[in-house]
Amino acid sequence: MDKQLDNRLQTRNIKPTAMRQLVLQVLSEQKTAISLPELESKFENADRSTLYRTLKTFEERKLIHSIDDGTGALKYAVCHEKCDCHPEDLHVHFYCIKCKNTYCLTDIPVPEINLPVDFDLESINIVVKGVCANCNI
Amino acid sequence: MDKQLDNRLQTRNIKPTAMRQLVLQVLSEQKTAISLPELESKFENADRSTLYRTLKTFEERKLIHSIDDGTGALKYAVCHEKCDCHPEDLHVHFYCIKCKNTYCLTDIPVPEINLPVDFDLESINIVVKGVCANCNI
DNA sequence: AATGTTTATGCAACCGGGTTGCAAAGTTAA
DNA sequence: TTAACTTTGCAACCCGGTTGCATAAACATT
Repeated sequence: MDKQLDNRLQTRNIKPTAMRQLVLQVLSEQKTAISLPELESKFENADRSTLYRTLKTFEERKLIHSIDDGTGALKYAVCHEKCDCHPEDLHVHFYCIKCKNTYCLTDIPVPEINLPVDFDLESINIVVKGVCANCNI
Repeated sequence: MDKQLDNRLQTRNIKPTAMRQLVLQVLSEQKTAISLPELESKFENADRSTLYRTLKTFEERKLIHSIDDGTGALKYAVCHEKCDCHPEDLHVHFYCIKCKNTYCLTDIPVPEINLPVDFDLESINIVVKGVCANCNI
């Protein structure tokens, strides 16, 4: 039981059940964002709806964020510690058409976008598609 | 049979069948992007797979482009006349969480994004979520 | 016009991600 | 210990997307 991960659950007001600890652990180990079906396959016998609800809870409490990379399955990745998922907190995502991985480009904040008058901004989803450095040999 | 729409099919090398003319007509009438299920409901008795394949063909030939706005259903909108769907041609999209419409903000080009070294860019999907001017009374 | 070839359409069936209702198990508070 | 609430597991479902296959339509060639 990783004390640090447990803390992250606590500070986000999520009761640290065994299941949730495991899920957070798996999520933390990923270098790229992961989908519900992928998460499912990391466990021998975990129930899909439980994992589903766990992800939803995590997302609601802003422990993780979701990325719609256009593959048909939502991807999830852990937020940075102080993230509130406000526009200033958001970053660009990159989907590699070769290895099919979705990266959080945490160093690249979403650019400012000037909406037409009377349009209110709430969030921005940016997915850049192309070939990642690993596949670009 | 609108001569202009017919021309747009021709110049994109799409044989102007009755079905395709109708679909293009409907698409052209929309002020916001439309999904396959929505398109389906605009016809009394059209086959889903035919509409599906029509959209695919249109998209392939760059007569229309698709937007993944995160609602679970791809949305489609007609491209501007000279569009090649290259990054320079792309614009920002806006999804209104109130009226659930997806707008093409054709006046707002996608901003330039500096990827990490060795990352190759192919396309960019930007969806801004918020409240649109119509809903913002 | 008759033939063969290609293309488009319609139908049915399927797939996969997401989602929900409900009952059982577990946790917490009184 | 009991009652109230939360989490989990199971089953079932929904819906958008997709495909195989047979028919129909369009096109080209003789």
